[in-house]
Amino acid sequence: MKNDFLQEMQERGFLNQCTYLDKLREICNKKSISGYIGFDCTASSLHVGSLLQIMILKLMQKHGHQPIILLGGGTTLIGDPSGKDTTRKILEQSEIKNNIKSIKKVFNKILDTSNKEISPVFVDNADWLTKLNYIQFLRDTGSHFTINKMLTFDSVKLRLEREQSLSYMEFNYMILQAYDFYQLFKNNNCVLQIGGSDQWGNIVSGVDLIRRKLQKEAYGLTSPLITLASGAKMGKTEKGAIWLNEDKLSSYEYWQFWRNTDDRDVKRFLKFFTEIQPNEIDTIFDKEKNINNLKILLANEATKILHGENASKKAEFTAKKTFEEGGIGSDLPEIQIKSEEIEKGVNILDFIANFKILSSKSEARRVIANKGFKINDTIIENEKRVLELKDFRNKILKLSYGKKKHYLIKII
RNA sequence: GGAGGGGUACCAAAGCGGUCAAAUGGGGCGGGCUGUAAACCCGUUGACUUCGGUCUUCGAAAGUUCGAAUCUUUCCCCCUCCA
Repeated sequence: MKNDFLQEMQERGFLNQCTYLDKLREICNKKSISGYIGFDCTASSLHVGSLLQIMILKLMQKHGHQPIILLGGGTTLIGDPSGKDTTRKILEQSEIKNNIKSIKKVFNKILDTSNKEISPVFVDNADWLTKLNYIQFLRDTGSHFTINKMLTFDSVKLRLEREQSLSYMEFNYMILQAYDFYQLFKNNNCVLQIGGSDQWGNIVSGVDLIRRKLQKEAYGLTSPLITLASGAKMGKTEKGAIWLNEDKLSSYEYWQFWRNTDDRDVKRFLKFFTEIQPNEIDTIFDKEKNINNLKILLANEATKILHGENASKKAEFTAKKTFEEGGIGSDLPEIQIKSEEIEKGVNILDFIANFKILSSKSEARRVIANKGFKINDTIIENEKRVLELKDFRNKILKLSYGKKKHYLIKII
């Protein structure tokens, strides 16, 4: 039963552009296909900016297709100029290797790994790209590309128009990505490449290359670039990206991210980032008039997909305790401190800086002056405030920074 | 290779010998309002401080000067035009 994968793509708003949509639909409905998405390995974790792509892979599985995850160990050595104003920093090979290892974890959490037919396949393009022979490659592959055409791609055009330099190295990126697709088509029988809308040019180049070299048809598809209602790009609030790896962002904080979604984004995000059926989402929207309940639903469902049902429940419970009852939830970030320390008396500025709640004492001073810190819901008026034993109840103290960030300070 | 323009804090952009830790805008952060939303309003936005100050920052290095983001020299990088 290969029910309509592309149909649901469309209903969820995942579909931006597609080559030969009808033909692809026909194939998808006839048999199980393999499709790939490439991910960049510049950091040790992906962030929510990549989540939409992962959800697409998950959707493929739902409809019986097999996702291939290309971790761009090779292309990360070069750096994709698409959507970038400036050349990004170039990483060392060892660093990239570590990143790949770390990033993989998230896919194994989100995607279905139990069913052999559709369980995700990981590939690393360093395996073939780093072995290429330059002259051979120019003859076999480079000859299929014209500079004339390459100059018309947005990734290149924009850089040139903005008078920002584009190195020859980066200029080659699209050729390498096209070559990746060709490799996967040939060796993994992968007929589809998916990517963000900024990848369109690179994807089409791959489709072209496959046609030229093999006289076979491959397909490309892009998802829309998600911008928030506020106009910002998804995935990075200025202070810290929303990481998917739990060691970089706890499940509770992840839940909070979704809970704080802009009203105007809630419906789209339910379709993007939860597994609730699209028509059901419409129904829920008609019924539930309290937008905050919908945000909770979004947070629960999204957190469940990444961190599991338990983590999601725990986060919801903590949020309820903390925000609705003004109490303390167990899932709040916890900071442990020795009782000897407290007996000596710990200056609040030192504490804030030492435990990295803020990056410097000056900043802590400023926030305290602006009434931004509270101990057990009482504003800290003086920066000379000292943490003492009597501040703790049952060895626990609640330190609040702003209205939303709360920490449990625990005596051990 | 030749001629010209430029590199300032998270970003954009002023400053062009002292009054400059550096105008202004955006962004960030905190507060108020509210719904853990948006909009709006207020404050804040290098570090350390015994709150008197002290230290480090305007591409890099060296120099002139009582004193430099501002002047000089060398170097690095970017852009435009010409070849």
